[in-house]
Amino acid sequence: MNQKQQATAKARTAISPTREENYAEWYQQVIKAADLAENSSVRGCMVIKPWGFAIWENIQRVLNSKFKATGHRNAYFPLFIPLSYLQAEADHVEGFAKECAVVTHHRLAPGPDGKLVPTGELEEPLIVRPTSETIIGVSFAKWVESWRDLPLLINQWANVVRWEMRTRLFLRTTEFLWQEGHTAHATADEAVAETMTMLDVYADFAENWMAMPVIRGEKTDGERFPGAVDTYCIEAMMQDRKALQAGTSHFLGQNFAKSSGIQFTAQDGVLQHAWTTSWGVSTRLIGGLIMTHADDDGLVLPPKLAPAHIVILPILRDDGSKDAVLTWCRALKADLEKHVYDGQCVQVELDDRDLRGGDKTWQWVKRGIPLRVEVGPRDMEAGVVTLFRRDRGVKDKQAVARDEFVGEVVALLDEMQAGLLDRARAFRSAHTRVINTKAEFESYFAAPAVAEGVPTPIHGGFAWSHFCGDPAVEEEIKDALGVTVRCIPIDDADCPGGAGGTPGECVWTGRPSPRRVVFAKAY
RNA sequence: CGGGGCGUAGCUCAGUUUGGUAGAGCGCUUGCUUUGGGAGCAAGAAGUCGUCGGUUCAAAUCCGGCCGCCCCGACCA
Repeated sequence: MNQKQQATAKARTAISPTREENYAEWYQQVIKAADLAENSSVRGCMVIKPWGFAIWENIQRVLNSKFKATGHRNAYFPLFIPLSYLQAEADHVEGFAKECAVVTHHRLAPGPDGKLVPTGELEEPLIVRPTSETIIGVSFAKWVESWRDLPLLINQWANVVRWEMRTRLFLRTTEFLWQEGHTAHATADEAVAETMTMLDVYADFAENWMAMPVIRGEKTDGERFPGAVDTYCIEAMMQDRKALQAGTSHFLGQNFAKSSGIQFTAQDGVLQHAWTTSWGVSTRLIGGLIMTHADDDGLVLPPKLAPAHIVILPILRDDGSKDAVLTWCRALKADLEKHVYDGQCVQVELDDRDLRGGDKTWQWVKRGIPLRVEVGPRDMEAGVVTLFRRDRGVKDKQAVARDEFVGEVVALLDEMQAGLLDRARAFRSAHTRVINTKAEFESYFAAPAVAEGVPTPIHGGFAWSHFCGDPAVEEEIKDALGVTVRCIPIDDADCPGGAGGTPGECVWTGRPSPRRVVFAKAY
């Protein structure tokens, strides 16, 4: 390899284009290279491939245990919702009517040209659930009679369909997987407390499992869930500095209880409506995971959610050492798997496929596995493994004594997990600003001018600014800059200087504002 | 639903203007060489050119209908 080739090789990234060159395309390429998912032949719907689905299974496993630990139980409700159910809650209809898949027939029959055509029209159309408040409400109405039946704490893991105009793998697909919690309570206070508890569960999960720092906050009137009294959310910053709503928790007041007839007799004998909540996260989290940690060489997985923590890559040569190396690697795998990490055995892949070493290495790099260890005859003789960490350079290796590696593997995974969160936090603070003037606000968010066809460079970030709360003003800002209020933060620890909670003047209108909110461009 | 574009091998695309019997690169299979690393050489498999119809001796190419997808806008976990 001559010098020129070396220079090229050094500059080469596994993912092309890079984040800097074209962020949106980079995102697609990471998913492809990591073998997470692909577009299906069905418009807007994705196929989640085994590596991607294994991440989802880990998300499910952790969240499910958190839901159980907070007193919730799983149940399952129908995919189809009679049209009249959706209609019961006025705001809810308005919010979802435009994106519903509707089932109008229940049979197929050959048409005049031999092609199958729908027949057997339904008396009442069914919609494919875009969310299940209404259908679950009907069950809740039957289940709840007395104050003794409350609180009713239910979660469902399901798929839902929202007929979106434009879709992107994981971030917005027509069909997606999620969990939706639905609870009913005797008092407003209790329902509000539930709403906040689950918001905290999400925030804890995002930060301590996904290593994705989030801002907990309340949505403005304009961004509230259709039918909710208050919508709370967690908002994360992606590497293009845009915000991703990663989870929501809604206090629904008595709106759905009234439309579904969820009533109970209180201790004082008075019949009243229950107070309900709903909360959910979806496969969108995987999009967030990608855009928080992945780099120009592909996916980077936080160890706690990685389908496998370590891959062992045996260096198999035709000099008679092959069997000995494989045996040594199998023993190493077995010893590593004796350790427990985050409540599970350490997950180890031994990749003995008959592939070129470089191919294998790069496949695992792109898939984001936290640790790679190479074991060749020389390592084996010296009793070491050659260790590579995904949070460091691809070529950045160190020789570690085998037993030392086995003994410290859990600590190493913990260190990487913590390191990813720190890195993401540092990124977010580097692109977060307190902004007090309209001029600065505009220049912060203005997209740099570029030639036609060239992707807009990464710009902007999070702005902590005062806002008067007028939905018309929020709309005006959105039209002018493509920026929205991501949330009204609950705590101000993440506000530069910490002074988010003091009153001031709206950055756009100068009108009085009770506190700062977080503005950003959003997914 | 408005405005643009595209359907040719598993993938990315050339070929269409000027009809003449199907191409490239990557990937895949096999062999040899190489290899503590996404290598080289050689051979091979693989496409009724989206679909239906028309014009023609002859259609991927020209004409018409239909279907599907992508991009830009409004909508969005």
